[in-house]
Amino acid sequence: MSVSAAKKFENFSSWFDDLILKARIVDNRFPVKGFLVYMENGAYILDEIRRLLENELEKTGHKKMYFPLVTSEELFGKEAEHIKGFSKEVFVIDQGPGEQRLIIRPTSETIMYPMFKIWIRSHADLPLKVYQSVNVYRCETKATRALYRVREIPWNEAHTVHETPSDAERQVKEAMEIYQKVLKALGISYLILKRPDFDKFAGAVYSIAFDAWNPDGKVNQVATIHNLGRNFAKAYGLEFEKKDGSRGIPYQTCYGFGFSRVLAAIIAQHGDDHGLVLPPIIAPTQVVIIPIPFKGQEKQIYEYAAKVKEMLSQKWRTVLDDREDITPGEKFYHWELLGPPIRIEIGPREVAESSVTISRRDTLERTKVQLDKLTDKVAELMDAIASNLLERSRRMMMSLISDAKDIDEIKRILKDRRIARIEWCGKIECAEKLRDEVKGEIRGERYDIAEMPEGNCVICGEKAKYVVYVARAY
RNA sequence: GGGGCCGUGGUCUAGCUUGGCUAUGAUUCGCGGCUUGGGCCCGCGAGGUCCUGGGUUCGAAUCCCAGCGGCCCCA
Repeated sequence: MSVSAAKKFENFSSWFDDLILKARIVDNRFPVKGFLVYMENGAYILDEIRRLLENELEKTGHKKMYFPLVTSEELFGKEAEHIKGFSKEVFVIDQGPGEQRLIIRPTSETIMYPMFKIWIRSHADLPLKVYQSVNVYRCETKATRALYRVREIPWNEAHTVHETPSDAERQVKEAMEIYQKVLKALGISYLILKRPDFDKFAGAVYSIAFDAWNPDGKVNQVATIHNLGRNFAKAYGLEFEKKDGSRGIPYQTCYGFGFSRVLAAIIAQHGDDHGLVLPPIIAPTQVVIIPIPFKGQEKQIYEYAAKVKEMLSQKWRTVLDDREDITPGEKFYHWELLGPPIRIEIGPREVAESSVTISRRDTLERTKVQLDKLTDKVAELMDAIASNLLERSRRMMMSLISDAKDIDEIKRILKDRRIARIEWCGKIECAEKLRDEVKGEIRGERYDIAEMPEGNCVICGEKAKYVVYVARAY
């Protein structure tokens, strides 16, 4: 039943690097560190992920806008914590008209909020909910990694402004539901964690993050949601007139969804040693048809295959691989690498009995189906594949998490490329000691469900306040 | 931030320790043939700034230095 992915777990880096190039996702050979070329399959999937997310944002009343790529040093410097957090990793344009240097957005708070100040006059202008899907730029000093840690980051960022703290709180929940929906559609599993204070977004009151599991045990932060309180509103002078005529400072949230990291998660969580395994909803090719011509019967076989393609193209992105210089076996390997969810094989036998052989990519199981049942069967299989991927990924994530009672146990779990769940007192000294000793960090406590500590901090032994997850991270 | 390893046709790779022949092999690509239920086979052909720059040397893919890029470990 389960398909082997030995190499993926044994040597994730080379499995991944090899696969993304061969499957034409990205070419990492562009000679500037941290910048990638998205080839046709990577670009296609990225666009589909974007479409899924933007649909959800539109449904919940977010407005799409496009803001400038640059901010000024003056605007960038307004929120003290924010500048502290990002100043070391921004790209700066120091040539051009005028005398002021320009900063390329590492995220767009400092670009959007001066405009929010102009737009917002009264409570009638609130809530304000805007988003954009653009690239942001961060001059990573650490080693970059294709799709996981890049300097040109394709993402979606949404920014909202509200009258009251509880409105902002509700918005955080809405954002969480949107991201959950999209990630579920992609079959990705993750932990929703409230980051410890020392790890929150620069300028936020608190941050929550979606950490997707990865075969090498380093969690992959695919999305974050920040409650900004009034920190930025004060820095950028946002004000509004309340219903009672008095003036107030609004509350803000912002949240970001990293397309390239989500793409990495799709590849890493679902892929196996044959190649990509793509969820139907984003697969560039959903059905591939492989004819198996035999001498003397080529014509009937190709005609039959063309007819099947015609049928399925009504509903699915279907490719008929009718190249004549390559053997069917070679095509099987080729398409398994590219990951379409369903493959259809058509040879003399199928023609003779008006059937097709269907092979599903997730389990590599084959079944035969009569032509008149094909449309229904494909639809049914697509659903089955999507839910199997989600289920399989969830099971894997659960199996990666273990409770640890002391530092040695955490060490052992992380060394095993897994995720440790521990009880923690909340003191930063303990977090630092932990980080120094176990080569992993406290990623935070569950946000979507409440987990109550029952014992003592695994580091200092004092009464624990939180149940937190410890992992290595990208 | 500190340390280590690595860079050879599109891809993977031999050669480097101990400098010296036309840079090895596979794969890929193009043409032709034969095949076709999991990478078949045969023939012909194509493809190289040996990462870049500098140095040592009669001579550098090979030794030295710097840069760029990648991987791993530590903080």
